[in-house]
Amino acid sequence: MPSSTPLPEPWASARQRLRERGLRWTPQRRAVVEALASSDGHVTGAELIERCRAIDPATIPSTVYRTLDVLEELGLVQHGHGADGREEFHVGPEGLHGHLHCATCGGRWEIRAGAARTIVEGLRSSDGFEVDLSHVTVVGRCADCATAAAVT
Amino acid sequence: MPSSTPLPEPWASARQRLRERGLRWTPQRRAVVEALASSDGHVTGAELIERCRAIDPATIPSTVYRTLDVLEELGLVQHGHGADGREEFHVGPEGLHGHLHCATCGGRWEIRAGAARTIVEGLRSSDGFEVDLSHVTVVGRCADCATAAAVT
DNA sequence: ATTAATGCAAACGGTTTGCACTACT
DNA sequence: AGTAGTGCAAACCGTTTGCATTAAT
Repeated sequence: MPSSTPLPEPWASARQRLRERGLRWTPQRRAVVEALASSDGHVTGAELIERCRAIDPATIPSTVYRTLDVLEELGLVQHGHGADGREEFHVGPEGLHGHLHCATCGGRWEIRAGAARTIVEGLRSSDGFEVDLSHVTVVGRCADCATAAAVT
Repeated sequence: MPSSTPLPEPWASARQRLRERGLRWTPQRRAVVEALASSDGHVTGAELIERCRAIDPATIPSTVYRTLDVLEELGLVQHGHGADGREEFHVGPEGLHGHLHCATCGGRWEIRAGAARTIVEGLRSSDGFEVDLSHVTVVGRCADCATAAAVT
């Protein structure tokens, strides 16, 4: 049963990348990779465990975390921290982005390229600080919630 | 023994502010307030417990956290989350600032008003997002570490 | 046959909670 | 006296670790 839905890059090559390093391709790792592939750009560790359990109810947390470590070494994910303080994994090459987190509705969005550039360049020029975008989470109120609050 | 070192505002009025709300001034709360007063603008919960223990070795964590909750209600501190995901408390009126965190040397700085304004206004105009500065922690490399890395 | 990876269970660190007791007012 | 606050201990949650066992190569 060679994959019902072929995974998009970079996940399709995950197996190969692991093998090249003498690492192994296991059903558990496949589950993690599938779960990551179906995520929209960021997941917390706990969320990912959930998703893996949907694929294989017997999923063990430590296996997931260990797999994430490996995938991070391969550059397939990068970890950071969300507004609530939990570990958060950013996926894929486009995973290099910050997040907006609405404290009111809990919604989350990626910081768009334009705004991201403003932040990066602003801090570079004012402090010489080189921002690591994947670790940026900005908390506040989204447009909808801000408007709603203003009306109140 | 009326205070060897009178606390600076807003801490000096903490006792009074508590009383106005029918809350009580206890030795434990005094310790927390003293510890906060001697901090430079931000501390994690765990750090604060440490500092309180320096004042009173018998300090209990839950008391510290409960006191922080109360102080937050009074507006004397606000909590957020640092780069490592731990709770972080920002103190005082000028506590309303974001942080820069250097992943290489571990150094931490406040985001200066100018850069802060850039971030706030950038996200407001691009997404209508109202940033809560006290929750912003930007991770990356400070000027020194960035230069050192470039030389390498 | 090797040895990477898993499952399990226990530990961890920071934070939170329930409850009887203490002490501020 | 009345009730806010404390101390303690146990629980919590996400994450990490040690170790014997399993399974990919």
